[in-house]
Amino acid sequence: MLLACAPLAPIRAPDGDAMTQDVSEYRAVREEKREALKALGVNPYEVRTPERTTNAAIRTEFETAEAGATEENPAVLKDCGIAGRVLANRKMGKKAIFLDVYDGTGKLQVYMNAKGVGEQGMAIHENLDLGDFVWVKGDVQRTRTGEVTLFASELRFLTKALSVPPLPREFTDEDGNKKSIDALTDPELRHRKRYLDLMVHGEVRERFEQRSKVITTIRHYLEAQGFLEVETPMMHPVPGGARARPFITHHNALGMNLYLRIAPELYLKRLLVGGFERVFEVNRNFRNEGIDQTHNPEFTMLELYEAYADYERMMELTEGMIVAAAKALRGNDDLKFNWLGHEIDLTPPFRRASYGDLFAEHVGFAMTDKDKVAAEAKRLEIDPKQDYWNTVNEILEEHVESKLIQPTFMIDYPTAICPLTKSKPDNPDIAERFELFVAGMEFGNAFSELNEPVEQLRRFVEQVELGKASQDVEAPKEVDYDYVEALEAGMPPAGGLGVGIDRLVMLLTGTDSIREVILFPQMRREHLDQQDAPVQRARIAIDSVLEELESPELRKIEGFQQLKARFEELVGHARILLGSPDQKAGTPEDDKG
RNA sequence: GGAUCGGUAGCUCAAUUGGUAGAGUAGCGGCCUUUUAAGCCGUGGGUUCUGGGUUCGAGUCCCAGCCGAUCCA
Repeated sequence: MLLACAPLAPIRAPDGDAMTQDVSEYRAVREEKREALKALGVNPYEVRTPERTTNAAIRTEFETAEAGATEENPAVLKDCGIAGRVLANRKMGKKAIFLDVYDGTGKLQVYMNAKGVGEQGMAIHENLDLGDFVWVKGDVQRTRTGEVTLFASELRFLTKALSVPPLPREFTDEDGNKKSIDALTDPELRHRKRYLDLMVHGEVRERFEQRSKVITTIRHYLEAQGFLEVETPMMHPVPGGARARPFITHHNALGMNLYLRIAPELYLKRLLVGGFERVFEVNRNFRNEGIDQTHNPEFTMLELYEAYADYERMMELTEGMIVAAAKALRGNDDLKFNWLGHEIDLTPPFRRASYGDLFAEHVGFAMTDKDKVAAEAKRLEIDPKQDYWNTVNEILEEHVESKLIQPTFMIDYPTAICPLTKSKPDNPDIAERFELFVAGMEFGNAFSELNEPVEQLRRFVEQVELGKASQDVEAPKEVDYDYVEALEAGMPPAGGLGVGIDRLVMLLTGTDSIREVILFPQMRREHLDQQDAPVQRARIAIDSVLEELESPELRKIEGFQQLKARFEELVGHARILLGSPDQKAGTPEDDKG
């Protein structure tokens, strides 16, 4: 169960029936203050903010003014206006008040007394809580204790916060030591209520600023080389370009299922056919897989394609981009990063080692040794229906990937597991593909792109057949004929590259969980009625199947009407068992406006 | 998917073999005219994640469920 971090009652659903809890004392106090502000003629949710300067600008300007100041004539900045969130409120006696006001650029202390802000200002302060937003005007000087401070001549209220910000608490332990306790440590709360996490943890804000910097740097790096940024569909009629389970959705007007993309690859390559020679896209892919420290169902991927290039060029580009991002983030040329207990050295060139050599080195026999591969497959309980090269690949994933700590390009894959890759000119069994591994994790994937339509079609069909035989859930179910048709129009020789941005940000920021570099990582929804959760899930499952039955494609299948009738009968029974024979399945949460 | 750990006041955490649920901090009230954790006095605050069970008695033990965290395949 999720405990409300901020001390307010759960937000009431519009229909209001689900929640019966009392509004907490904390919230009630703040609501009273909100009403008191209105009585003073103050709008607790002001529309306009008067003219303001950022706290950082004030600090810089003041320090400049100080450079020319003397003891007799100390520096003063006249009539500065600032706006921000109040995160500290120290009352010294009845009349002297210190506020810490934070804006996006940091903190500025404000000193306030009745002489400065008048009775109205003091009355506003009476109704001020931590977390509220204010606008303050006054002269900036240093206090006796040396802190740059705005001495308020006017206080205006901007926004009331009804919940308490989870600020760190200070206390003194038994030994008299002063300690600070972080009031927001629970990862679940930090991720679900990221706004609070950002509000009170400067280092979290900084990490997401760094993430933005990494992406911006890569974008500029590619643009400088003539790459064009494009956007291709996120909803695909046929999922392709990677080996993964897709999310399925349904388009009502088209009457067809669509798949959230697992990779943009096949669309980006259509652009090469169209004549763009260097394209890239940085955006989300969706894969219907488990969630753990390095996997989120939606993740950000950079994919780029360059005409007349090959995988050698892709390796250089990969190194160049990663180094550029690292330097931009660090602000210097130090390319050593501590991550997951390893010291990673990003100095190029990265190691290049062939798939076959790495297999032999770490597994202990050649990947072509069929007897030993079979024995190892049996030991690892790999699906015996899996074909030979997929089996080899599973063995490699088991033994090799985790050993590749320093950046390593694993190159020259068996052609059989690379349906989109061109073979080496002198060896049809080896494909010009590489994957980049760092700290045992896949960071990138690239090839010399296959552009022969007939061969592409043959491999697509083969993949679908192999998938059917092994019942591999990740195998493609359908051939993308539209893509093959695009290749028939002629695609120039090209190199293509994909880089996982989330993991790159993890490496560069020294973060050990992907959830810490994604603002809103995917989490299980909270259930209002825990006991009812399995029933709710069953209802949702039933409804989603019923919706699929409405698909016109299904209706064309012979015998479908009988199947549907039988299913609806079963649904009727199920609904009675679930205790909701008439109403449409759904959860209380679904009823929110 | 499996294993382990966790969920107690707004927050961070205690609570002996099963025996009146506490502390700090935050909140509220009072005193104090330049602080850097301000200080002092007083005071309210609990469905111990949920539902069952065992027991004279359950935060604690048992069963089931919910939500996480970590590790493993």
